[in-house]
Amino acid sequence: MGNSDSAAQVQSVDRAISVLELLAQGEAGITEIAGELGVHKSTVSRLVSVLEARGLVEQLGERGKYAIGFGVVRLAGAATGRMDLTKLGQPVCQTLADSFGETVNIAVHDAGVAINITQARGSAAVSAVNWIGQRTPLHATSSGKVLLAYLPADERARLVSLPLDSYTEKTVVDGAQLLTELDAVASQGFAACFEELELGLHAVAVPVRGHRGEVVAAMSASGPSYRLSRQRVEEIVPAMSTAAADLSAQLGYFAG
Amino acid sequence: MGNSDSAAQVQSVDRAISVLELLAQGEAGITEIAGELGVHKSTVSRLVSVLEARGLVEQLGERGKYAIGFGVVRLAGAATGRMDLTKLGQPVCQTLADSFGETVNIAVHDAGVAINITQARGSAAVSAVNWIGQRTPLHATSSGKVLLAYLPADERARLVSLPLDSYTEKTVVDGAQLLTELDAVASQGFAACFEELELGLHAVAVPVRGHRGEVVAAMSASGPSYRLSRQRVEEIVPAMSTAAADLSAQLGYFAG
DNA sequence: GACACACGTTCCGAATGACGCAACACAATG
DNA sequence: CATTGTGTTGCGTCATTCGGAACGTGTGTC
Repeated sequence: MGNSDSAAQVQSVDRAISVLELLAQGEAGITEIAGELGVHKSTVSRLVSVLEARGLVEQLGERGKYAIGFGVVRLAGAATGRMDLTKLGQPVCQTLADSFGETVNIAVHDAGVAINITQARGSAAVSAVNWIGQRTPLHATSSGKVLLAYLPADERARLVSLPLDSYTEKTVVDGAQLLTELDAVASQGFAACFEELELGLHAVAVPVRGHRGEVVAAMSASGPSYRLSRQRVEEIVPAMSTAAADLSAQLGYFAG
Repeated sequence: MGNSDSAAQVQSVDRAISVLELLAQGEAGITEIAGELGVHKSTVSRLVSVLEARGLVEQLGERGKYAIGFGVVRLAGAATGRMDLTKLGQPVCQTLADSFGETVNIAVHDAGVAINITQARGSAAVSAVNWIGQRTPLHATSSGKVLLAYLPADERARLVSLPLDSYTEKTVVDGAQLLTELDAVASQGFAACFEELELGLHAVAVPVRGHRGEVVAAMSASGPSYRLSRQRVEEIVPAMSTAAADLSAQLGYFAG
């Protein structure tokens, strides 16, 4: 889908987008837009009316001159936020993956699950699974625990009070126990996960902060239990915390 | 227009915008969007198809999951570019206007004319005219001359070669004479205009630079000839140049 | 393997929503 | 005042959009 050169499937939406693109090049009036697009000015008037009602188009000082509105900037925030994190995070993850030999991911919180948005594989990675875009349970992954730990208390309590699925016999599904663990995560600055999601899988994660200091993502390293032992986890945490702090700084976070 | 609570004038466009707003909160699949909007999934599929074909929506790693695309960021650039200059420039203009007692504007170049995007009035301002959004001729205004002076030579020559309108008997309409004056503007760093647009109106402008050092706007002070004499113009240029340099720095320009 | 389920895509006919036309309202100019 | 230019609104028509259903694909279970 999205590869069609043929007529747009919804012509009026296609036209509205053409209006936006025209206005992105500079403000214009209804008659001018109509001339550029080759449609009637009453059609343009209606299209612009909807776009303006929803904030995607606005009039500047001169009446009858329309320009791109702030509503577009708000929509764009979703893409730029993702791009910054993905684009800046990828080399950081790769450096760590090359250093540890394990897989390093960045995950964000969305609607009660963790979503992996970046992945870098180390040379020793035995798993071919691509985690990008995959949703994983917050309570049973190291990334998820980091994301949970730094949520506002009421939101955290709400998510933890939902029924928690068990993936292995080591999965923590007791809410009170999990909350206690999350308090420890918040104070020690990392979360570890030993075979809670999958037998033989160990992982550790640290927080990544946005420019306002809020935790926007978790960066995790994962590998098989025989390689990523509990002791090794403790050993790699400082390097991960440093890398995450670097990434946070790149995202605009100044701890000073 | 744009104040209607009633049914949207173009329902399909309104629906497409609702899709974008939903995706701005986080990625989603077709069935999920359909459920949220209360429309059939084939309708959503078609809307998303158009949005994707035009780059406003894209699929991340997981097939069937849609998110806001980079095309929205491109559209937003038109609004953010305008906002930075306007938002940061407004207090700078107001400070100058309070200091001089005259009206201070910022204008940008668009399609052969100067457009005022910011205005601050001083206490002595006698004119109630709101210049925001107004288009003024490049060759007959101080702002316009600054904008012309710093254009690439071929673009400047092209604009100057067009027929130049005369607004008063002092308006310079001879291309060669204007080019000579523009060379002087570029070397002295400001442009003055004495009754070329309107009898009794004097103005002086200085350049504002964007982060790459290019001149992106002109900041001007204007007032009646009896108050803004030629001598006073020379006196206020240093303060204006300093303020414009401040604004340029805020826009990311480092002269070093 | 078969089957069930879930998802996104595509075809189809019905109808309604979007279209262009024309009139209207408003502003600017001479 | 008349003229010109712009954006808005009402109207009838029909082309576009809609929802239903079938289809293709992927996943999970037995």
